[in-house]
Amino acid sequence: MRETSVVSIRDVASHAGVSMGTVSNVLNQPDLVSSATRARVLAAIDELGFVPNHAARQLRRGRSRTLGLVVLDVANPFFTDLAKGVEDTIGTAGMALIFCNSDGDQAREDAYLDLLKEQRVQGVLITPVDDASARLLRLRDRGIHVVLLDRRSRDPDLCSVSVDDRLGGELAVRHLLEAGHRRIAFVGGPVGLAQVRDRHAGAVQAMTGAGLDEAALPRLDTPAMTVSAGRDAAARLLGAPRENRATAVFCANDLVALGVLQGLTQQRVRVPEEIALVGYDDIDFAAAAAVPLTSVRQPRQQLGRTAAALLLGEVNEPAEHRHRQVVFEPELVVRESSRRPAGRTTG
Amino acid sequence: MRETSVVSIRDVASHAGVSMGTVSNVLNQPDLVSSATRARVLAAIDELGFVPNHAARQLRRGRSRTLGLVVLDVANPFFTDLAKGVEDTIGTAGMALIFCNSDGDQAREDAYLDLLKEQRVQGVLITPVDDASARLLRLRDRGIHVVLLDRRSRDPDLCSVSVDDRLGGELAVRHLLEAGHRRIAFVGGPVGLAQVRDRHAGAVQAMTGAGLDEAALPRLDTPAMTVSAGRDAAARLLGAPRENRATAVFCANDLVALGVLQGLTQQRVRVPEEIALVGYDDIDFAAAAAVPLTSVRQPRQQLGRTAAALLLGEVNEPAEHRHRQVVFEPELVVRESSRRPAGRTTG
DNA sequence: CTCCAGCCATGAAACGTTTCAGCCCAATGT
DNA sequence: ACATTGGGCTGAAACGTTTCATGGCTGGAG
Repeated sequence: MRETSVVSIRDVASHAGVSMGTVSNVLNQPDLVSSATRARVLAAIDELGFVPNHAARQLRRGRSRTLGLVVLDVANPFFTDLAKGVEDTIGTAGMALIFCNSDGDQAREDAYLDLLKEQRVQGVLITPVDDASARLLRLRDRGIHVVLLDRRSRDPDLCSVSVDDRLGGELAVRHLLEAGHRRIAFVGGPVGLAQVRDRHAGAVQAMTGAGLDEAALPRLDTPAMTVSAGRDAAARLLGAPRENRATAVFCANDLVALGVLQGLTQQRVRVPEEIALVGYDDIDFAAAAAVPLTSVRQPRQQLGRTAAALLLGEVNEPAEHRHRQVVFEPELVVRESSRRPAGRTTG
Repeated sequence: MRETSVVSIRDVASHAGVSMGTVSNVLNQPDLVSSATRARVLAAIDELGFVPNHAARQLRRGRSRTLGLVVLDVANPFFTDLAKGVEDTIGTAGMALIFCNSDGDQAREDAYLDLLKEQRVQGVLITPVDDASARLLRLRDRGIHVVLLDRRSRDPDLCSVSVDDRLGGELAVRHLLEAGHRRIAFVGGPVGLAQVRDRHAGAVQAMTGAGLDEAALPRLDTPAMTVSAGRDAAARLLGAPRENRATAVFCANDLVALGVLQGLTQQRVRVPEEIALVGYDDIDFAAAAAVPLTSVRQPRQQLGRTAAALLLGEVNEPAEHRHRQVVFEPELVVRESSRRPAGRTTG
C-alpha cells in the first residue's frame, strides 16, 4: 500500500531526473518543454500518483481558480435549477465552484462570505439576504468580483442578473383581477427580502391600476418562503370571518403556494372554486401539484448561465468589462389553480 | 478607497508593534497572548481589514478545515434535504463544505474528486455513481477520509450511512400486492445505480415471496431519475396492450413517480383507479402532488447528519475511530395514489 | 572556426502562514 | 542574595508551488 505521505513536485522532479521548475512547466506550460522530458515527467507523475497542492499553487499565484455561489435556500428547486445553470457555465470554463446556502440568514451569509474571502475566490455570485451592497462593494475592493443573482443592482458598478419581479407581481394580480377577484391576499415574507417587496409592489400596482384600494390586498407575512410557512398562512387566512375573506391568494413563491394549497385542502376549502391561487417561480413541482398551480415563470437555468457568463467575463478580462444589469421578463403560466372565475363579479 | 493590495499578517504585526508569531497566536491560540497585546492586535486587524489567507494557512498546516460532499443530483429534493443535514452538522463543527453535484455522471464525479484532492480536503461524503470503492480507497490512502452516503459499504473499512433499499422495495411492492395487484411495473434507472438495483431486488423478493413469478414485475428502464424520464416511461407503459398492462407502478424515486403521474394524467388514465402508483424517498412534494403519492420514506436529514457526524469523528480522532455501516429502516407512507384496491382480485 | 540566436532546463527567491526553540524578565522559593 | 520557574514574546525556518534570471547546448550564418 502506498504511503500516506504527500508526493510533491520535488519528488516528481528527482524521480524524473529534472528540476522542479521543469515539472511545473509540464503542468502549466507544456509547450515550453521538449516532448521527451515532458513524457518522462508525466510518467513520473503517474507513477508516484502526484496531485498538485492547490494551496501552494494558489499561495504562489495569488489567486485561485475558484468562484463562490451563495443562494437563499438550497431546498428551493428554483435555486437548484439556477445553480445548475451556473455550474454548467463555470465548469466548462475550467473553474471550480463553492456552493453555499445562506438559508436566508444574515449571519450565515456573513460567515460564508468570510469563508470565500479567506479562500481568495476570484468572484462571487450571490442572492443576498438583504440589501447589503456596501458589504458587497467591500468584497470588490478586495479584488473579488461580484455579480448579483436574482436581484437587480441599483449600483451601476455592480453586475446583476434578475427578473422583473415587479412586473411578475403585476401579471399575477392582474390575472386574478380579470378573473373577477376583488379581494386578494398577498402571502410571503420576510418583508426584508427584495423579491417579496418587489412582487408585492407589482401586486399593489395592479390593484391601484384597476381602481382598487390597497386595502383590498391584505398582506400575510411569513417568516420564511417554505411549504410549512405556507401551511401556517393558510390557517391564518381561514381564521378571518368569511365575508371579508380573500377570494384569491397570490404567494411570493411556489413553495409557499404549495403550502397554502395543502392548508386549504386540509380544511376542505376548494381551489380554485372557493379560493384561487397563484404562485411564483414555476418550479417543476408547480405543474404537478394537487391542483396544478398557476405561477409566474422565471428563466431559471438561463438566469444562472447568464450570471455565470457575466462573472467569468469580469474575472477574465476586467479591463474591457462593462458592468451590466440584465433583467429578464417573467411570464404568467395559467393552470387549474386560478382558472375558474370567482363568480362574485363577472370580470 | 482602500487599496486592493492584500494585507498580510506582517502588516498587522508591524502596525501593532508585535511580531508575526504573536499575531498568529492571537488568531489561533488567544490564551497564549496577554490581553493587552491581544487587544492591540485585534484593533490592528480590524483597522487594516486583514483577512487570513487560507491558502497559506493550509499550506503550512498541511490540512484544511474543509470537507467535500458529492451528490448524485442537486435538483432532487432528497439530496438537498440530505445536504442540509450535512451542512448543519459540519457548520457547527467549524468546518467548511464544498458541495459538488456529479449529476450521475462518472466523468463529473472524477473531476470533482480530483478537485477535492487538490484542495486537500480532510474528508469526503459521497453518493457514488457506481461501485467505485477502489477509487475511494485510493482517496483514503491519500489521507482523505471517506464516508459513503445513501449507499451501504461492502468494505468493512469504509464508513457508510444508508437506508435499507431492499427492504424499501419490498415494503412498496408488498403493499401493492396486498391491494390486489398482480402485475406491477418497476420504473427506474439507470440499472447501474445501486439504489435502483436494491430497490428492484426488494421488489422481486416481495413478488416471489407471494408466490408470483418475476415476469409479473416487468421492468421499465429510465436513463435518469428525473420527472421527464418518468413522463417518457408513462408513455411506454401505456403503449402496451391493455390486457397485459400493469395495474400498478413502483418507481425507484419520487421524481420519476411524479413524472409517471403526469404522463398518466395527461393520457386520462386515472390514478389510482386504473393504475396505482408508489414512489420512493417521500420528498415533500410527494404529499402535495396532484394525487398525493404513496412513497417509501427515508430519514433524509438524519441521514445527512449521521454521515457528517461519522466523518467528523473519523477526521478528528482517527485513532479511536471504528468504521461503521449505519443502516436506517425505511417506512412506507400510504397516500391516495395507491389507496383503492385494483378490484380484480380481492386481496 | 567563431559567433549568435533559440531552445531547454536549472536553481533560487517568493508567496503568507504556523510552529518552535529560545530569550527576557518578573515572581517565587530557599 | 541567588537559583528556578514560567508567562509573554521574538525570529526564523518550513510548507509546495510558480516565476524568472541565468546558463548550457545545438545548429546555422558569417
